[in-house]
Amino acid sequence: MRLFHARGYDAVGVAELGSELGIKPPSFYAAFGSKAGLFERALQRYAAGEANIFARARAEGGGVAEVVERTLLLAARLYPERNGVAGCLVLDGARNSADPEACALAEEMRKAGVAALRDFIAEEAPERAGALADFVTIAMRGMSAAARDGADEAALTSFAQMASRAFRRELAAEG
Amino acid sequence: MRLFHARGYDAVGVAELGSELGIKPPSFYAAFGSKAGLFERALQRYAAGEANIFARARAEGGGVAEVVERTLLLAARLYPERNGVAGCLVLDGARNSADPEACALAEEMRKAGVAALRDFIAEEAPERAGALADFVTIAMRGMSAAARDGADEAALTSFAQMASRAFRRELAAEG
DNA sequence: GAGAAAATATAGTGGTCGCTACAGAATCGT
DNA sequence: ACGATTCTGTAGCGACCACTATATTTTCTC
Repeated sequence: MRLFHARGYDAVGVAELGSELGIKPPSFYAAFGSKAGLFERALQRYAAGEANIFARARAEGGGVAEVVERTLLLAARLYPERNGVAGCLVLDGARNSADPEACALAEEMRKAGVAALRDFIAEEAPERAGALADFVTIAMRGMSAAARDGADEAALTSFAQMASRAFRRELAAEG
Repeated sequence: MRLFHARGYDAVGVAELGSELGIKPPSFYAAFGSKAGLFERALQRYAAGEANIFARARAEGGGVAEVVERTLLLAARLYPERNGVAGCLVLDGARNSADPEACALAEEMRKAGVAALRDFIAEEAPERAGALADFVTIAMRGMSAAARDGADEAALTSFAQMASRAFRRELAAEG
């Protein structure tokens, strides 16, 4: 998971994954079936843990504006490079990958994430939930990409604050 | 350039580039020196043409808010997938690439872009030019990534409008 | 038209990719 | 303790990678 997150799906080989896990190729394929199989497990583990920013922000309660603000600020804290890992595995782990299976796995997870966000926003703004959820997810993609390009926490937090204010205003405005 | 843009630096091979250009490997290396050499030329051609959104938006005149709004809206029009090509070559062409030379070339070009934007914004808001330029470039990264994930022009335009409004408000607000 | 020079294609360099056949070692049931 | 079964390590599969040495063709010069 760490290797996929740090360098992207295509750039890390099965041999390296095996040596990281302390196993050799045959055991690797017995355990995961394929490289994409391990990637799927890594994605699931990632989404089930502390990297599921939206779930964490939502758990603290509050209205849509508060949860979205916490989500963006949490991303700003979590995305900057740490130990060679930056950004979001789901958003950028399979970007530019030549493997359609890996791309499909990541896309499926992105779709699930934006759907959950949209449903949550729809509780307060059913008409514009789609556009507002898109706003947040596109902003997150920008933060993930910027973090992978070397942006630090200060820059991402500044962006997250502006985006939060924007979201709050768009939510308050009548469609 | 089209191939790099469509699939990313690593996912396209020299043989394919050669057959696209109608030349064989030796001629390819005689002309460009290396795969990264062609990538550099592609980046330059890309930035010199209609893809340099900021230059186009700036050419039409107006204040900082107007130019930024035009930049974002232009990105929303240009980024959605067309003939297999989506997003921005500079922002995403070398993402997750294992080749440090390609990454360095793209990063250099990104830095030049954000510097130009920052200097332009500084004409009206010298104090906050850095943060405001970061806001725009992170938003652009989000739009490019979203386009590569399949977002259509309507979704990107909606985002661009919200981001433009946000930028206008942040610019008007006193730091 | 003959000879030199440039540009081309053929073929192949070592290396890595995801993945697997096979053999030896460890484990288990009895 | 022994035979069967599961597992793991070694080695290698074909395919592709960026890249290049050699040979051939083409293009000039005269």
